[in-house]
Amino acid sequence: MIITKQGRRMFPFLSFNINGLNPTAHYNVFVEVVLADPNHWRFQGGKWVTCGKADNNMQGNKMYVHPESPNTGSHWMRQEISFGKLKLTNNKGANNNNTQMIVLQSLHKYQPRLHIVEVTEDGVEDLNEPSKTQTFTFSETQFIAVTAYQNTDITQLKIDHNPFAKGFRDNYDSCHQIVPGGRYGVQSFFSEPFVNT
Amino acid sequence: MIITKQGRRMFPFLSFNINGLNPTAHYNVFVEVVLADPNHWRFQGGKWVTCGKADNNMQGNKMYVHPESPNTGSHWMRQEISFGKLKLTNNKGANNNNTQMIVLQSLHKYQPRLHIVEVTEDGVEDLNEPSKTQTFTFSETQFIAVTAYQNTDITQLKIDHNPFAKGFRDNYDSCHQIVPGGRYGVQSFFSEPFVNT
DNA sequence: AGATTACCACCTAGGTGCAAAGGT
DNA sequence: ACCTTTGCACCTAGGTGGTAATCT
Repeated sequence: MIITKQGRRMFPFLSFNINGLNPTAHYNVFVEVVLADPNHWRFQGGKWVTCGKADNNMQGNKMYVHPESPNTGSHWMRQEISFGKLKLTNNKGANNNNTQMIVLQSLHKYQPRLHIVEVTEDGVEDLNEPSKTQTFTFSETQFIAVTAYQNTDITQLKIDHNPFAKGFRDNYDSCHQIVPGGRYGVQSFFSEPFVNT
Repeated sequence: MIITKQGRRMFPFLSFNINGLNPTAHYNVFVEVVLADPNHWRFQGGKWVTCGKADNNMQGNKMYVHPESPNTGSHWMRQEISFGKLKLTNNKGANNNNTQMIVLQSLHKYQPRLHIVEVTEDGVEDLNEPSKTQTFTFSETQFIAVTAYQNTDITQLKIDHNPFAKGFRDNYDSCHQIVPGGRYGVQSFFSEPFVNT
């Protein structure tokens, strides 16, 4: 995924189907992005190879709360939950301007995680009930953050499927696929086909 | 103001400065649009004249809750509260599609009102405390709803100040003014100069 | 006849990858 | 050398009033 100073949307974006919640209970739903491994990566000879250790003490926001939070279980289960406006940045000074962006470091591999937290009716987490938090991880959504594309296959994937990149297409192929996964009553989708990194 | 089937934004849009709230209490802030008088209006001989009685039993949503609701007093007082995305429609069947539009009837005169309702922490109104609702009315924000412009002065005002109508301008004049009013610690603004109807 | 609708050219607003320029 | 930033042409998405067709 591309990261920029001003923030860049993830594409394909994360999308989830949720069920098994209490329809009348309230939940916050958010995505967190954590380091997927302890390595620094580089693209060499047409492949991603590890290259030293990751900077693990990077500071910066790693959470993106779904804009419909807080909401009822019924709401979250009604239809697929998409994170199409989630933005990634390498600007540690971001998030001063009210916009909630996830701060990452280039050439590191990341793992998005979905968190579903039951909250009280006022949208506040009950700290006495840690069991009310559920976290879901789908390894097929891992990616390496970059400031410029390295792997031309990834570039072509974006051009082929991101509507905002239509200007770079040779032949437009309207085929859409989804990459399903899931357990615990949650299904994960990328909005478009995606091969990690 | 123009009303359409799909919904049309108000322009100039309503904007308010609020103070005197409890910074830590929670409030819903919303605009309601009510009939300003009991008349049906028509534009004749370059002037608006009354023409029969208003349809007072019109059904349809008249509320637009500010998208940042519910929120704290501190939040509402921090900066001007704008209703730039509020949409007006004549389609009674609207609001089935999740979008919250205000349903009006053409050739009737309307009065927007600002409501500030203190709510419990979970965003629910306390029905045992009716005194926790405050309503503010500013007569300078009255307007007549139309499906096509009648008064060319109004048309020119929109063209001159609405950025989306720039294509119809002869000379662009970047002058901006505000129409202040207010009492009870609330100030009302139109985003642009505006003369009723 | 007068009011409403549908369609249009023309804008604002902002999301793309690219290529050149700038950093380290 | 390699990574990052900037400016750009090209898109999507959607808000304007004008105009002609349509409705009542």
